[in-house]
Amino acid sequence: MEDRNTAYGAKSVHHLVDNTTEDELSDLAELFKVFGDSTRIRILYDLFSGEKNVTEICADLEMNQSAISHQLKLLKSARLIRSRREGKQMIYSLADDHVKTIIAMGKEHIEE
Amino acid sequence: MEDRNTAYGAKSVHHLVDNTTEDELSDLAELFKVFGDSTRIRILYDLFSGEKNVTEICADLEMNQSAISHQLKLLKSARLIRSRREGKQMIYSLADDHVKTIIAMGKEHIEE
DNA sequence: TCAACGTATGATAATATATTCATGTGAGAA
DNA sequence: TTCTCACATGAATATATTATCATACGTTGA
Repeated sequence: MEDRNTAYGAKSVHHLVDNTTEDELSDLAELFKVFGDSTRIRILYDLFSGEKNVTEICADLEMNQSAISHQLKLLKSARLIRSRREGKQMIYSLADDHVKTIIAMGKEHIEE
Repeated sequence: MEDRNTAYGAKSVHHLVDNTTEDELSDLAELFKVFGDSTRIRILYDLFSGEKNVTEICADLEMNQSAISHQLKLLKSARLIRSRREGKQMIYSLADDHVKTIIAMGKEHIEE
Protein backbone atom coordinates (compact mmCIF):
# COMPACT_ATOMS: atom_id res chain seq x y z
CA MET A 1 0.00 0.00 0.00
CA GLU A 2 1.16 3.52 -0.75
CA ASP A 3 2.25 6.12 1.73
CA ARG A 4 0.50 9.27 2.83
CA ASN A 5 2.11 11.56 0.25
CA THR A 6 0.64 9.81 -2.73
CA ALA A 7 -2.77 9.75 -4.33
CA TYR A 8 -4.50 9.32 -1.02
CA GLY A 9 -2.95 12.31 0.75
CA ALA A 10 -4.84 15.05 2.53
CA LYS A 11 -5.60 16.87 -0.71
CA SER A 12 -7.25 13.87 -2.28
CA VAL A 13 -10.40 14.44 -4.24
CA HIS A 14 -12.01 11.92 -1.93
CA HIS A 15 -13.77 13.29 1.04
CA LEU A 16 -12.76 10.21 2.95
CA VAL A 17 -9.46 11.83 3.39
CA ASP A 18 -6.85 9.15 3.95
CA ASN A 19 -6.17 5.48 4.14
CA THR A 20 -6.31 5.46 7.87
CA THR A 21 -9.88 6.61 7.77
CA GLU A 22 -10.81 4.19 5.04
CA ASP A 23 -9.30 1.37 7.04
CA GLU A 24 -11.09 2.50 10.14
CA LEU A 25 -14.39 2.54 8.31
CA SER A 26 -13.68 -0.92 7.07
CA ASP A 27 -12.92 -2.07 10.60
CA LEU A 28 -16.10 -0.42 11.80
CA ALA A 29 -18.13 -2.30 9.24
CA GLU A 30 -16.48 -5.51 10.39
CA LEU A 31 -17.33 -4.74 13.97
CA PHE A 32 -20.96 -3.91 13.32
CA LYS A 33 -21.29 -6.97 11.15
CA VAL A 34 -20.62 -8.99 14.27
CA PHE A 35 -23.51 -7.30 16.06
CA GLY A 36 -25.64 -7.73 12.98
CA ASP A 37 -26.81 -11.26 13.57
CA SER A 38 -29.62 -12.45 15.82
CA THR A 39 -27.75 -15.37 17.23
CA ARG A 40 -24.74 -13.31 18.16
CA ILE A 41 -26.78 -10.49 19.65
CA ARG A 42 -28.71 -13.02 21.70
CA ILE A 43 -25.47 -14.55 22.95
CA LEU A 44 -24.19 -11.14 23.95
CA TYR A 45 -27.44 -10.31 25.65
CA ASP A 46 -27.38 -13.67 27.39
CA LEU A 47 -24.00 -12.76 28.82
CA PHE A 48 -25.40 -9.49 30.18
CA SER A 49 -26.50 -11.51 33.18
CA GLY A 50 -23.02 -12.86 33.81
CA GLU A 51 -20.52 -15.37 32.53
CA LYS A 52 -21.74 -18.70 31.19
CA ASN A 53 -20.39 -21.87 29.71
CA VAL A 54 -21.25 -23.10 26.24
CA THR A 55 -23.84 -25.58 27.38
CA GLU A 56 -25.74 -22.92 29.28
CA ILE A 57 -25.75 -20.58 26.32
CA CYS A 58 -27.02 -23.38 24.10
CA ALA A 59 -29.83 -24.03 26.53
CA ASP A 60 -30.74 -20.37 26.84
CA LEU A 61 -30.89 -19.85 23.10
CA GLU A 62 -32.24 -23.30 22.32
CA MET A 63 -29.64 -23.85 19.66
CA ASN A 64 -27.20 -26.62 19.00
CA GLN A 65 -23.72 -26.52 20.38
CA SER A 66 -21.86 -26.33 17.13
CA ALA A 67 -23.73 -23.28 15.92
CA ILE A 68 -23.06 -21.56 19.22
CA SER A 69 -19.38 -22.43 19.23
CA HIS A 70 -18.96 -21.06 15.74
CA GLN A 71 -20.56 -17.79 16.75
CA LEU A 72 -18.58 -17.62 19.99
CA LYS A 73 -15.46 -17.86 17.94
CA LEU A 74 -16.52 -14.90 15.84
CA LEU A 75 -17.48 -12.87 18.88
CA LYS A 76 -14.16 -13.62 20.45
CA SER A 77 -12.13 -12.68 17.41
CA ALA A 78 -13.97 -9.37 17.45
CA ARG A 79 -12.90 -9.09 21.08
CA LEU A 80 -16.47 -8.70 22.26
CA ILE A 81 -16.23 -11.65 24.62
CA ARG A 82 -13.52 -13.34 26.64
CA SER A 83 -13.14 -16.95 27.63
CA ARG A 84 -11.31 -19.04 30.14
CA ARG A 85 -11.18 -22.74 30.72
CA GLU A 86 -12.54 -24.23 33.92
CA GLY A 87 -12.07 -27.95 33.86
CA LYS A 88 -13.90 -29.34 30.87
CA GLN A 89 -15.86 -26.18 30.46
CA MET A 90 -15.18 -22.92 28.71
CA ILE A 91 -16.59 -19.91 30.48
CA TYR A 92 -17.52 -16.96 28.33
CA SER A 93 -18.13 -13.40 29.39
CA LEU A 94 -18.44 -9.95 27.87
CA ALA A 95 -15.07 -8.44 27.10
CA ASP A 96 -15.89 -4.91 28.24
CA ASP A 97 -18.59 -2.30 28.64
CA HIS A 98 -18.49 -1.20 25.03
CA VAL A 99 -20.70 -4.11 24.18
CA LYS A 100 -23.43 -2.92 26.50
CA THR A 101 -23.00 0.66 25.40
CA ILE A 102 -23.19 -0.10 21.72
CA ILE A 103 -26.28 -2.23 22.18
CA ALA A 104 -27.85 0.49 24.31
CA MET A 105 -27.22 3.05 21.56
CA GLY A 106 -28.83 0.75 19.04
CA LYS A 107 -31.82 0.32 21.30
CA GLU A 108 -32.21 4.07 21.58
CA HIS A 109 -32.38 4.42 17.86
CA ILE A 110 -34.99 1.72 17.54
CA GLU A 111 -37.15 2.98 20.37
CA GLU A 112 -37.68 6.51 19.15
CA MET B 1 -48.69 -13.83 19.68
CA GLU B 2 -49.26 -14.90 23.27
CA ASP B 3 -49.45 -12.66 26.27
CA ARG B 4 -47.08 -12.33 29.15
CA ASN B 5 -48.71 -14.91 31.37
CA THR B 6 -48.01 -17.82 29.10
CA ALA B 7 -44.98 -19.91 28.37
CA TYR B 8 -42.82 -16.87 27.85
CA GLY B 9 -43.59 -15.15 31.15
CA ALA B 10 -41.05 -13.99 33.67
CA LYS B 11 -40.48 -17.48 35.04
CA SER B 12 -39.55 -18.91 31.66
CA VAL B 13 -36.56 -21.20 31.50
CA HIS B 14 -35.18 -18.78 28.97
CA HIS B 15 -33.05 -16.03 30.28
CA LEU B 16 -34.18 -13.86 27.41
CA VAL B 17 -37.24 -13.20 29.39
CA ASP B 18 -40.06 -12.32 27.05
CA ASN B 19 -41.09 -11.96 23.45
CA THR B 20 -40.68 -8.25 23.54
CA THR B 21 -37.03 -8.65 24.31
CA GLU B 22 -36.54 -11.31 21.67
CA ASP B 23 -38.14 -9.03 19.12
CA GLU B 24 -36.02 -6.13 20.25
CA LEU B 25 -32.88 -8.21 19.90
CA SER B 26 -33.98 -9.18 16.45
CA ASP B 27 -34.53 -5.53 15.56
CA LEU B 28 -31.15 -4.67 16.98
CA ALA B 29 -29.50 -7.27 14.80
CA GLU B 30 -31.29 -5.81 11.81
CA LEU B 31 -30.10 -2.34 12.71
CA PHE B 32 -26.48 -3.31 13.20
CA LYS B 33 -26.57 -5.32 10.00
CA VAL B 34 -27.13 -2.01 8.22
CA PHE B 35 -23.97 -0.58 9.78
CA GLY B 36 -22.14 -3.79 9.00
CA ASP B 37 -21.21 -3.08 5.43
CA SER B 38 -18.31 -0.99 4.14
CA THR B 39 -20.28 0.76 1.46
CA ARG B 40 -23.04 1.79 3.83
CA ILE B 41 -20.64 2.92 6.53
CA ARG B 42 -18.76 4.95 3.97
CA ILE B 43 -21.97 6.56 2.79
CA LEU B 44 -22.89 7.46 6.35
CA TYR B 45 -19.45 8.82 6.99
CA ASP B 46 -19.60 10.76 3.76
CA LEU B 47 -22.77 12.41 5.03
CA PHE B 48 -21.01 13.43 8.25
CA SER B 49 -19.81 16.47 6.34
CA GLY B 50 -23.30 17.47 5.30
CA GLU B 51 -26.08 16.57 2.93
CA LYS B 52 -25.24 15.36 -0.55
CA ASN B 53 -26.93 14.21 -3.68
CA VAL B 54 -26.48 10.77 -5.18
CA THR B 55 -23.99 11.84 -7.80
CA GLU B 56 -21.74 13.40 -5.17
CA ILE B 57 -21.82 10.28 -3.04
CA CYS B 58 -20.99 8.15 -6.05
CA ALA B 59 -18.02 10.38 -6.80
CA ASP B 60 -16.80 10.36 -3.21
CA LEU B 61 -16.96 6.60 -2.92
CA GLU B 62 -15.97 5.94 -6.52
CA MET B 63 -18.82 3.55 -7.00
CA ASN B 64 -21.52 3.27 -9.59
CA GLN B 65 -24.84 4.94 -9.14
CA SER B 66 -26.97 1.84 -8.99
CA ALA B 67 -24.98 0.29 -6.18
CA ILE B 68 -25.21 3.52 -4.21
CA SER B 69 -28.94 3.90 -4.78
CA HIS B 70 -29.58 0.36 -3.60
CA GLN B 71 -27.65 1.03 -0.40
CA LEU B 72 -29.30 4.41 0.11
CA LYS B 73 -32.61 2.65 0.01
CA LEU B 74 -31.52 0.28 2.75
CA LEU B 75 -30.13 3.08 4.88
CA LYS B 76 -33.35 4.98 4.48
CA SER B 77 -35.56 2.07 5.41
CA ALA B 78 -33.48 1.72 8.56
CA ARG B 79 -34.20 5.42 9.15
CA LEU B 80 -30.52 6.26 9.30
CA ILE B 81 -30.78 8.81 6.53
CA ARG B 82 -33.42 11.16 5.17
CA SER B 83 -33.97 12.44 1.67
CA ARG B 84 -35.71 15.24 -0.10
CA ARG B 85 -36.06 16.10 -3.71
CA GLU B 86 -34.54 19.25 -5.12
CA GLY B 87 -35.31 19.51 -8.78
CA LYS B 88 -33.86 16.50 -10.51
CA GLN B 89 -31.73 15.64 -7.55
CA MET B 90 -32.30 13.73 -4.37
CA ILE B 91 -30.52 15.16 -1.38
CA TYR B 92 -29.56 12.74 1.34
CA SER B 93 -28.60 13.52 4.92
CA LEU B 94 -28.15 11.74 8.22
CA ALA B 95 -31.47 11.17 9.96
CA ASP B 96 -30.29 12.01 13.47
CA ASP B 97 -27.40 12.01 15.89
CA HIS B 98 -27.71 8.35 16.77
CA VAL B 99 -25.81 7.52 13.64
CA LYS B 100 -22.81 9.52 14.74
CA THR B 101 -23.08 8.25 18.28
CA ILE B 102 -23.25 4.62 17.28
CA ILE B 103 -20.30 4.97 14.94
CA ALA B 104 -18.36 6.80 17.64
CA MET B 105 -19.01 3.94 20.07
CA GLY B 106 -17.79 1.45 17.53
CA LYS B 107 -14.67 3.50 16.99
CA GLU B 108 -13.97 3.52 20.69
CA HIS B 109 -14.08 -0.23 20.81
CA ILE B 110 -11.72 -0.57 17.89
CA GLU B 111 -9.24 1.99 19.12
CA GLU B 112 -8.57 0.54 22.54
C1' DT C 1 -5.26 -46.20 29.52
C1' DC C 2 -9.76 -45.61 28.31
C1' DA C 3 -14.39 -43.75 28.40
C1' DA C 4 -17.26 -39.85 28.74
C1' DC C 5 -18.15 -35.10 28.81
C1' DG C 6 -17.73 -30.35 27.09
C1' DT C 7 -16.19 -27.83 23.41
C1' DA C 8 -13.99 -26.77 18.80
C1' DT C 9 -13.61 -27.22 13.95
C1' DG C 10 -13.79 -28.49 8.88
C1' DA C 11 -16.90 -29.42 5.12
C1' DT C 12 -21.20 -28.92 3.12
C1' DA C 13 -25.63 -27.10 1.85
C1' DA C 14 -29.01 -23.58 2.27
C1' DT C 15 -29.75 -18.86 2.35
C1' DA C 16 -28.72 -14.00 2.32
C1' DT C 17 -26.36 -10.09 0.42
C1' DA C 18 -23.95 -6.90 -2.79
C1' DT C 19 -22.89 -5.38 -7.23
C1' DT C 20 -23.80 -5.00 -12.00
C1' DC C 21 -26.64 -4.50 -16.03
C1' DA C 22 -30.57 -3.04 -18.25
C1' DT C 23 -34.23 -0.33 -18.03
C1' DG C 24 -37.84 2.59 -15.94
C1' DT C 25 -39.39 7.05 -13.85
C1' DG C 26 -39.62 12.00 -12.55
C1' DA C 27 -38.17 16.77 -13.46
C1' DG C 28 -36.48 20.48 -16.09
C1' DA C 29 -34.81 22.42 -20.60
C1' DA C 30 -35.23 23.03 -25.43
C1' DT D 1 -43.54 17.08 -26.72
C1' DT D 2 -39.23 15.27 -26.67
C1' DC D 3 -34.64 15.03 -24.93
C1' DT D 4 -31.57 14.69 -21.25
C1' DC D 5 -30.15 14.45 -16.59
C1' DA D 6 -30.54 12.42 -11.92
C1' DC D 7 -32.07 8.72 -9.70
C1' DA D 8 -34.65 4.24 -8.76
C1' DT D 9 -35.51 -0.52 -9.43
C1' DG D 10 -35.89 -5.50 -11.00
C1' DA D 11 -33.27 -9.43 -12.42
C1' DA D 12 -29.22 -11.97 -12.51
C1' DT D 13 -24.82 -13.30 -10.87
C1' DA D 14 -21.19 -13.66 -7.64
C1' DT D 15 -19.91 -13.93 -3.05
C1' DA D 16 -20.55 -14.26 1.90
C1' DT D 17 -22.69 -16.17 5.77
C1' DT D 18 -25.13 -19.50 8.74
C1' DA D 19 -26.60 -23.85 10.59
C1' DT D 20 -25.87 -28.67 10.46
C1' DC D 21 -23.30 -32.86 10.44
C1' DA D 22 -19.50 -35.46 11.43
C1' DT D 23 -15.62 -35.70 13.84
C1' DA D 24 -11.56 -34.18 16.42
C1' DC D 25 -9.60 -32.26 20.66
C1' DG D 26 -8.80 -31.44 25.69
C1' DT D 27 -9.94 -32.65 30.41
C1' DT D 28 -11.41 -35.46 34.11
C1' DG D 29 -12.52 -39.62 36.45
C1' DA D 30 -12.68 -44.67 36.52
